Amino acid sequence: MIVRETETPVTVRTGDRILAAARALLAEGGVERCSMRLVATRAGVTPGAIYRHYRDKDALVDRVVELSFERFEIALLRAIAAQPVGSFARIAAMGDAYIAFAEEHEEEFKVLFNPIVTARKRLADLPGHGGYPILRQCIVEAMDAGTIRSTADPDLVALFLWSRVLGVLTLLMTCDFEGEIAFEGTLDPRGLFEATRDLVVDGLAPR
Amino acid sequence: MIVRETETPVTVRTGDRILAAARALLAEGGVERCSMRLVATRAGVTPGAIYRHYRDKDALVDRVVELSFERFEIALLRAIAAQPVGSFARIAAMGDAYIAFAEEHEEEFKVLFNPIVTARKRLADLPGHGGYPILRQCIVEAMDAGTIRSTADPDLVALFLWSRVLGVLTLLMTCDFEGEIAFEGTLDPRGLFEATRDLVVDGLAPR
DNA sequence: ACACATAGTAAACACTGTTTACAGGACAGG
DNA sequence: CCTGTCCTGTAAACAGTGTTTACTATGTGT
Repeated sequence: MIVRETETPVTVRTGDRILAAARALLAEGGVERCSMRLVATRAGVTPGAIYRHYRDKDALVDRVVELSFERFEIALLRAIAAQPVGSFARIAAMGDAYIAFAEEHEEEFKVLFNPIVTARKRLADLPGHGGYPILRQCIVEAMDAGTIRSTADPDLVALFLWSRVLGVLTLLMTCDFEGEIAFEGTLDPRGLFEATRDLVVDGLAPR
Repeated sequence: MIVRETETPVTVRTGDRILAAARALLAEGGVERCSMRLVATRAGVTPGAIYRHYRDKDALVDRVVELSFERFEIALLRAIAAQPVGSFARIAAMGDAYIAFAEEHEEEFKVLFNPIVTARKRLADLPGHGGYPILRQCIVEAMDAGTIRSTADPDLVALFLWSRVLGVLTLLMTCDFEGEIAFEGTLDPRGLFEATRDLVVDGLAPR
């Protein structure tokens, strides 16, 4: 059994070129325009060569998504860094960063949280656990500071907030409320997210 | 110009047979197993015949989705009928019905709110406007009854609640929190939805 | 220099949605 | 009756997809 110690640089480059091509094509025209032949052509290679570096298309797309999550975690950390620990602004900043990320990398985001295209992924397998620990910690800090009520389970609050952002994005990506709603202001994810923030803080019940 | 008055019954039947086949295949194996050739075979017809009744695959799937929405509206009306007007239970029942519908018709639901597979659809074009008017009316009634605070825009509350249910479903369909969260009880959409209901009612702020 | 594992290629395979040319039947009018 | 038109369904092809196979260089280790 012979084991090669030195990886030839040209190989590393092609593997990365394929990944870069896939990332670019995905961002440009979505997953439907991201065919193996197009990826191969852009990477300056034939389709078959891709399979020397990735098991199949799913594995390639998964790798692209993984890279997105890494950059997402960085964006998340940047967003909360500017806000004081324990403040609600810190939690709100995470939501804003989430929406900003989804809008900047729209096609990748569509793939990320798509029950058809992507298989159900374990959060623990994602880089940075999908940013969940950061969110959870901010919530615990806010509870300790008395910013939000500490009677609830922090995990429940985290899932509640996460599902809320995801829901706003999914709803507005799939449904057009034109002519259905008389809502002043633009009905984009950020607008709806900010406009409903008070409801989250104060609740639906009359005070 | 000759105009045919009587539609031959066999034609009507094939059109419906195609639709029924598509509906069944979609429910069984999702959109990826719902190929035109399979639909044709199950309907006892050749693939080309489908195009006499539907412009393309999107039109066929859209019709299936439309049928789903019709049954969804019925389920929605049934759910609220048992609850008193103006009560919060009436609003909660809608959320439960939403989740029940998503779980019973999982594959159809995945297609319905999928930004990649389905094109962005105008709510006004859907049968029953996607059930939105019903939700909105329940919220207005609850505001009048003093069940929920009436300082907010009912449309905002409606979108808030809708996005919340959709978010819970999307999040749990795409992410597996196994080993990440120490949450007693099963982490399914219904469980998470009910467990976080108090947060929606009372808000995150300490009382 | 020989052996061998690897990287990439060209071509095929099995599938997809869709279009085309064509055949059979049903109905209207002469 | 026959003729002509319209409609419905068929068979076959077209262009595209992801993937596999057989093969050829290439470069490395012994």
